[in-house]
Amino acid sequence: MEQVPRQYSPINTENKWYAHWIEKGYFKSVPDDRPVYSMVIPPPNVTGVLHMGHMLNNTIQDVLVRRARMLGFNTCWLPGTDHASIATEAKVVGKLKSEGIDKKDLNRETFLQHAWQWKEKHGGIILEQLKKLGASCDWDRTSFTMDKTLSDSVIKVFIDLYNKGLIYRGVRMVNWDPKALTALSDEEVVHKEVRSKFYYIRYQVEGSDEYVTIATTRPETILGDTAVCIHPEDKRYSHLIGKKALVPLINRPIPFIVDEYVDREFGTGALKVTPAHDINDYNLGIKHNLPSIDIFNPDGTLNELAEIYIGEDRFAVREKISVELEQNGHLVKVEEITNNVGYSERTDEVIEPKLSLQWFLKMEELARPALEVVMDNTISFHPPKFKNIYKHWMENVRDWCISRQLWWGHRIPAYYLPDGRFVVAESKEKAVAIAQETLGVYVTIDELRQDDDVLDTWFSSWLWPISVFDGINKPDNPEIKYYYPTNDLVTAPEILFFWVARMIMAGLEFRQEIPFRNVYLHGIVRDKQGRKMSKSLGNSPDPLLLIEKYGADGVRVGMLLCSPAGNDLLFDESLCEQGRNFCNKIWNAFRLTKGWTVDQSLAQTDDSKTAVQWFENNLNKSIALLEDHFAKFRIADALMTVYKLIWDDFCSWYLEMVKPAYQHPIDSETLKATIGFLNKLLRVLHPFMPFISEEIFQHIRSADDPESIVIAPMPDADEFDVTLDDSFGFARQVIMAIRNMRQEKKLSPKDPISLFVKKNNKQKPDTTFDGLIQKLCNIGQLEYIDYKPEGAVSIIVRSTELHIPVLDQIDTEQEIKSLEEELIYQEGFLKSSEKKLSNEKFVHNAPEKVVALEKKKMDDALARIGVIKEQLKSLRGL
RNA sequence: GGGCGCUUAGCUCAGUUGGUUCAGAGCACCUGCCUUACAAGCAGGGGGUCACUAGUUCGAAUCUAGUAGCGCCCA
Repeated sequence: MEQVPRQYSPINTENKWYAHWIEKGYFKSVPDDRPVYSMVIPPPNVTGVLHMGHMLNNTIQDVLVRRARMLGFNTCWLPGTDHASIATEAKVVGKLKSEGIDKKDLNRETFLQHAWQWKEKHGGIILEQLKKLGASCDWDRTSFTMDKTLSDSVIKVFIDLYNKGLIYRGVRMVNWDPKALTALSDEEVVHKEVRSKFYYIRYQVEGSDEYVTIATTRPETILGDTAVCIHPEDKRYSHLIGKKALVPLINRPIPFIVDEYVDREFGTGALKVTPAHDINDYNLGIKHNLPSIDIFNPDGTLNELAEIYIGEDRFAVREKISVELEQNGHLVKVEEITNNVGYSERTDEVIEPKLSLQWFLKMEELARPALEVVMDNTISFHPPKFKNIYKHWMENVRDWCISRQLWWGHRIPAYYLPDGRFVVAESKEKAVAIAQETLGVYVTIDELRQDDDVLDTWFSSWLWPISVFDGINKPDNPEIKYYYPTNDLVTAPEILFFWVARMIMAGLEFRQEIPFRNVYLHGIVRDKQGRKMSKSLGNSPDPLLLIEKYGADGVRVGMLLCSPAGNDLLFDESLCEQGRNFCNKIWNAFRLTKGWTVDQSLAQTDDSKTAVQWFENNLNKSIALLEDHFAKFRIADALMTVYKLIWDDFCSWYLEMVKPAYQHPIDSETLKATIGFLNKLLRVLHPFMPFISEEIFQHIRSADDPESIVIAPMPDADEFDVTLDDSFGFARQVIMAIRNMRQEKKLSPKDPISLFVKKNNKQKPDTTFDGLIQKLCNIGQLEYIDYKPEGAVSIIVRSTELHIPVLDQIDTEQEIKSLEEELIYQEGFLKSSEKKLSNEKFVHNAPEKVVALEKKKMDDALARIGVIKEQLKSLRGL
């Protein structure tokens, strides 16, 4: 006993068992005859380090995977990272800068060498961190989106879609990130509400002294104006039709155009039109055949077309131009307004809408079937409320801008001929051949120039569930056939469109099959005050420090306890503390059983036998409940079921029932049953708390058990006896009532008491738990009687009277008062019950079962009222 | 501006097809206990007009409509 410490210490245990599991290869999967359970990790950014969101995401996955493994599935949880074009390139550029190297001075090849070096050195730290959490991934399958097979898949898919006519190149208004110097997809733009200034600027009407005032939040863009637009029915401006306005400062004449697009109420009702720098203006420009004047360089500074402020940053120009406009009498006024501004998801730079030549993927055809499989529940979303959001997006989907002006990533396999035309091919060699075949042009390899851009990272992640099993390059290989479609996907709703929707499209397009059957969407981890955890706020705990402090098991419990599906979770470190305390509780239950000595000659008492039967029964009930929770992806509820099963049912009730008196031995039968229960409990616990369950399992496992709990079968739910359960339910009420009475009467638990039980309503005593009631309440004498004893405290449980003789004066007044209160409640209850039953409509319309129950409720109430009245009578008669 | 969702105990949340004594759980709180497994613990206890209003129904936390507040997605 001395060897087992009073407190569980996770640190050594966790490293020891993780190493053991890896050594034994328990997480490895190879296709075989068993049913399969597969899942792919949402690949974290290769530059990333573990944050609380990953902790939650991977804990949930690990729970599902470990459970599936114990249920006998051939389980494959495939880990990996994605190459994160923008983020990684930014990191590498930053690193080079600190070494005095400018990216501009490097060629593509040299830069990529640096990038790969960086990736080898710093990439994938996060995967190592996941091991601390206990993640049971098949590490031999670790994938990276720029691995050879995955890269080949991306290129192959690009060519395929191009040949199907789904990929095209075109000039469009795109979201330009002037910091990362690349286009972004619509999904990568975050709209934020900000306080802005609304500048009222007057333009002179050409050839007159008249002025027209427009309003804008972006005065610098007037330099790119090519029209002023007014509403056709706006009488204030109708005389201007056919005239021109002069752009202030540069005096460029621009026409007045007329369009119903203008909101007469907003601003001044006259709208400046800058087709190169606003999506709505762009559309107006096309409609009215306006020229586009792009006044910005890619980095957000002004170019020669702006005529003034050339080379200066857009925000600096905004300040300066407002001053200059004022000096020249063009600035009428400035108002404060709140408007929405787009920011780059990655760099947080203000997005510049910009016309540019980019590659696009047509989405309409891909989206239709991908919407269908979700709406008809071929793929289930948990919770289902996300179906609506998904539907809305899919029905309004726009073409996907897939090119990025970066080097780190999959380079677009388009090759330009000297004449400007291009062909799409896997390699330059093939491109030469295709150029000859399809265009009839003879070019040499050296004359071809490959497109400089790379593909959006999501253009590789959307293939992830397929490409990791090499299902694009080798569509019939045994791995893809065995593991695809995967079972469950666990991710955050934030990337429902970025990733989940596109994986569904890719799965249907390239394998004619969904990529997964269930999508479990968990919330965002926030701090206690509901703020998103972020580095800048400094409100995110370091997950590895948390693990050090509370143990991986404790942190896992902490995460899961606050994670009902779909809700954001307000993380509080005290939840990890609760997890750690739970570990300690289990540990001490184990210590207790380990400390028992066996007396082989000792026969099992009837009480112990009852306790064993009851717990067995209760265990079956809980396992069934657990299965139900898992079937509905209610992981937090599942954990709570196990928590209560162990803490309340096993520790507080069962162990107290069978516990021998201090330094007394236990009989072998009861010990065997108890260890058997502990064994089963550890198994149901294992998916949630892998480390402590393994540690204790190793101490108690028998010769028939597997070598590790990781591969031990999950216990099944056996038959459940409702009568026994109900019988305990009554005993439990009795026990709690007596304990309550003891506390109220300030009776020490050490002093034995007597209990006289009077059954009423012609009920027969159920003595199943009597011995245990005596044990748990320290009752010397228990007797059934049919009279009301003198000098006893009385308690009513259901319609049974419990009388306990006490030495103290009984406070008659107090007794009467509480009985009267109880009587009022019961009579009120009876009244409502009677009312229901006398209502013919109720009796006719309600199901028989409900009516019968109501009848029983009424009878019970009547019985109780009778008992209470009897007691009151005798108390008052004293 | 368009769409979706939420509001239940001090906090975080369950509550299935309207029907058990249905108003629940965990934490927090209060009271008493260092009772030889565990004070990271044990035993007991209090606490809610189910946001509001109206309706449907024999019956509403649950269904319908409106109101207020909050959140998310999209533009």
